[in-house]
Amino acid sequence: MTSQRASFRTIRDELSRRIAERIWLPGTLIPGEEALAEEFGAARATVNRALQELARAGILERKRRAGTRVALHPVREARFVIPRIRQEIEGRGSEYQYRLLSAEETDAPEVICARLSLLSKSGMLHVRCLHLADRVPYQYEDRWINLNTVPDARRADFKSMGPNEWLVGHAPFSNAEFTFMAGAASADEASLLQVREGDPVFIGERITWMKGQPITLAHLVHPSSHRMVTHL
Amino acid sequence: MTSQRASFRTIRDELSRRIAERIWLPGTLIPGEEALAEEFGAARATVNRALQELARAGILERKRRAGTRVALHPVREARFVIPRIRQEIEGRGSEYQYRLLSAEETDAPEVICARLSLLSKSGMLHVRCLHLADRVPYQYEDRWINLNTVPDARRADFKSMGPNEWLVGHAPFSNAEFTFMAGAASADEASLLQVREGDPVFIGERITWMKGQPITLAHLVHPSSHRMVTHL
DNA sequence: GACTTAATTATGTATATACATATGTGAATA
DNA sequence: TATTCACATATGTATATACATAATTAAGTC
Repeated sequence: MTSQRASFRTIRDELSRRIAERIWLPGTLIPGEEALAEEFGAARATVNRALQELARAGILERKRRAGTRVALHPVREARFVIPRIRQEIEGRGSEYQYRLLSAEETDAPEVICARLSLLSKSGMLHVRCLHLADRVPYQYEDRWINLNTVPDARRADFKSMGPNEWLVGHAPFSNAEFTFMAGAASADEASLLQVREGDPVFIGERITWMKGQPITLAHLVHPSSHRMVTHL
Repeated sequence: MTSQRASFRTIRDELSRRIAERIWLPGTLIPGEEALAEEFGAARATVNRALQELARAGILERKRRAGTRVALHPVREARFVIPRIRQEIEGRGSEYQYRLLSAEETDAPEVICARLSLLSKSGMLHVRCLHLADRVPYQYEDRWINLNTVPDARRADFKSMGPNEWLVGHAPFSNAEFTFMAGAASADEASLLQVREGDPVFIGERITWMKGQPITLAHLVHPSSHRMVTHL
């Protein structure tokens, strides 16, 4: 009998503890909301909130009429912040520099169209640029922007501001896909990132949509010293 | 005046729409809970729930007395499922195979101790194994397990079951750190993963703790064809 | 027995109300 | 002017109550 003062936090943490310490094993049907409410001396709504949070975190599974049980295969998931390059670099205490390499309206190659499920290959803006931390190459960005969705990008000035920074302010997205992989530096990438051709690089690829319409595809290449870290 | 039936979902989605469509620009102070409650014909508690969800998603910032405003720098974050190798491979429709390479109780090298903030280098179990998808090498795992925290691991049989699978069932963790990076395959890794030495590899590193006590450090190496994908 | 229907039950959501808490604002004070 | 303090106010949380909804169980029907 816990005689804590009622709070969805204390309840959540206590239940969480019972699961972590295997007092309630995976698969166990735990007491109903009413029962827990009585145990903790709280209202059912308060217990409900605690349980919903744990369910959302994936450590409980709830079903009407069937009750709440400890997740058998806790689909643990971790979060990572979607990096915005300037903040990422400045957050590490480095000075951020930016260099535009090229920006031209041109037809997109087949691969890019396929990746974005585009029917027409025209009306695409191809931007290449380099992001540096304390004057050292940090990320090479190769980006395609769909001018049919974001026509304003034609008039954007990418000389002083990176395309991501511009897009954040002008074209919000509703959906995104992130891919991370390892690759070997091409000759171009190698010279820009000051590594040797064939050296391993860390690649992030990002596609964003607004209501089903593809906005942009970004190919982001880091030297292999780069680390993506996240906590749970 | 929206004449929807009250529901925290409809309210949440409508507010979300107003922000996505830039009716409320970043930084805008949006109406208070009372006002929104009246607009939607709902109770304040219902509006509160909608607002809290949006705040949690990072698109609103709320402060007592100061009100709620559209986040200026929406700290968007994406989630990725913490992969469990067997499920990951079987989920792709491939057959999973497992091969234990070595398992021995030995002193941990300096690097490992430092990474885990360990004072004593003794009482560590070093396990090396290979995970395959359809008989093709998929991931090489090099893991250190802290026997001081998980003494049962001494009696675990890693011949038929991977250490991660065993740990999931025997040693829950409260905290974890994930690192992703690119690297070049060492001679060992290359021969095990059937790539050439120096070829790029995708590396995941995972450290887990239970209440501050380090449990395990896993070094997970994939051939460069590997992709880590996540959606938002 | 197979199928349909109704009752039961645990969770899901909405609401009014009350009080807690953080934090701007402005008044009172030094 | 600067500092302190009390007050106002928007959000945060808890509660009782009511009803909705999904899913299981039991009862009824052919």
